[in-house]
Amino acid sequence: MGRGKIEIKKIENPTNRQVTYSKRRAGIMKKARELTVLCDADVSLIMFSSTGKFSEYCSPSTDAKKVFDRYQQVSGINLWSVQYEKMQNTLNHLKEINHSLRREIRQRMGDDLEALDIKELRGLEQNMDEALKLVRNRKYHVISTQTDTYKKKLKNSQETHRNLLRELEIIEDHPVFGYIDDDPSNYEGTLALANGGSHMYAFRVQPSQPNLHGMGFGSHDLRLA
Amino acid sequence: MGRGKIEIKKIENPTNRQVTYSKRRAGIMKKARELTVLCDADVSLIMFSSTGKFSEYCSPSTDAKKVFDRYQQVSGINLWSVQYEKMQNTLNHLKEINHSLRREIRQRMGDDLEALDIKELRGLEQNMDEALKLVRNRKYHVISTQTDTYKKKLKNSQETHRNLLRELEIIEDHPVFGYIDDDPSNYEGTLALANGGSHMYAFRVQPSQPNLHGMGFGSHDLRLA
DNA sequence: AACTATTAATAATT
DNA sequence: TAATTATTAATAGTT
Repeated sequence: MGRGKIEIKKIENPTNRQVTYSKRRAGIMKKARELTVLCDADVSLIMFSSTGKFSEYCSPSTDAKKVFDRYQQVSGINLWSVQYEKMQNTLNHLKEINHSLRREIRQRMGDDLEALDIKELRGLEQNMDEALKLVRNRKYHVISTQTDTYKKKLKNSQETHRNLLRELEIIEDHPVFGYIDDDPSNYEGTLALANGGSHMYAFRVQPSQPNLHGMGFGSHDLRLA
Repeated sequence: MGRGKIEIKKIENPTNRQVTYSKRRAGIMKKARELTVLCDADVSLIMFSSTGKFSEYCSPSTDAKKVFDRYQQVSGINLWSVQYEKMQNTLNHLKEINHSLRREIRQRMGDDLEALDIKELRGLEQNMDEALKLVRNRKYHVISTQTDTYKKKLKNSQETHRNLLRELEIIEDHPVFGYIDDDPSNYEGTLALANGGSHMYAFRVQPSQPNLHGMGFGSHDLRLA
């Protein structure tokens, strides 16, 4: 359809090629538009020229994304399957790990023990026993550190107080206060509070309950995410 | 281009519409192919007829996915960012949960206790103490159940044995075996094994070690996934 | 970018 | 449903 028939093969002259591209692009777009209107079809036409110039036609009733989604469904070609499947696998893997981590925590809380055989129970018991010792040691360490700090602060404050008194004596030439608490025996008091004060926390275990389900020391929801 | 000019508007007669769709679809596909070859262009043409029938043309040098990827880059329209970001968020969320679950387990193994304050330490200690009791109870329960089962089996076997002996007596008219172990005192033996035999498991805690790091009763790698 | 001779596409018909 | 054909539409080469 022109002044002469042409062979369908690449136009080597770049200028000619570009001109033909422009003309035929307009033509095919018109065809696409007509097809859409005449036949009530959904059409997506995407073109890149040899120079990389991008052109697009899409039926007004839809958009490129919708066409692509539909394309995936119909063609069975999953356009982003590689990425998607990778993520899906990672996700499922994480969920599984999560699941067994939660199970381990539940078991370490005395729940879900039915699934364990005698070997595993013995292992768990011993591990928890040793761990409990470590936690106790750490607690005592923290308490004694706190106590030391407190004692130092107290000493400091007493020093300051004494100095103030001395200043007063110098200025007013007579003492005002006679009593100073110099007894550093606060370790026992703090310790008693540490052992006896646990009724104030939400994770307190009620002795009447058969297990610790849902009463973790931490705040994780132990259902599967 | 036909026996008469037609107006570009929807063809109401479904048969006619379908016929026209088929003809024009072939035409536009030919155009697309020609554009590809003549002008060295990349073309993607996707069509859905009004009845939902799917047709596609794509330049042989590329494929639909590549065209769509390029389309995204050029058009700035992000086709799957929504789903992708959602998954990414879910993934990160799961990773976080995982991380804190692992931390909790480490703490329940006596490790990573530095981050806990005195309140939390007290809570953890109490919780572990109660949980340990539950694990012990469960262990004793399993052991006694096993012992009961064993006793029953033994009794059964003795019964069978006695019957066999009686049969022998009847057949040969003289006794062969005189000794039968009738002492069902195996509970203690099993228990001793349960408490003393833990050196045979990999998770055995060495007293010389300062903590239980990496020696979980379970087999989870506690590094972040 | 506009023109036009010519080919290609296709609407109506068979 | 598929082939034919009269007619219009597209466009290659030209200006």
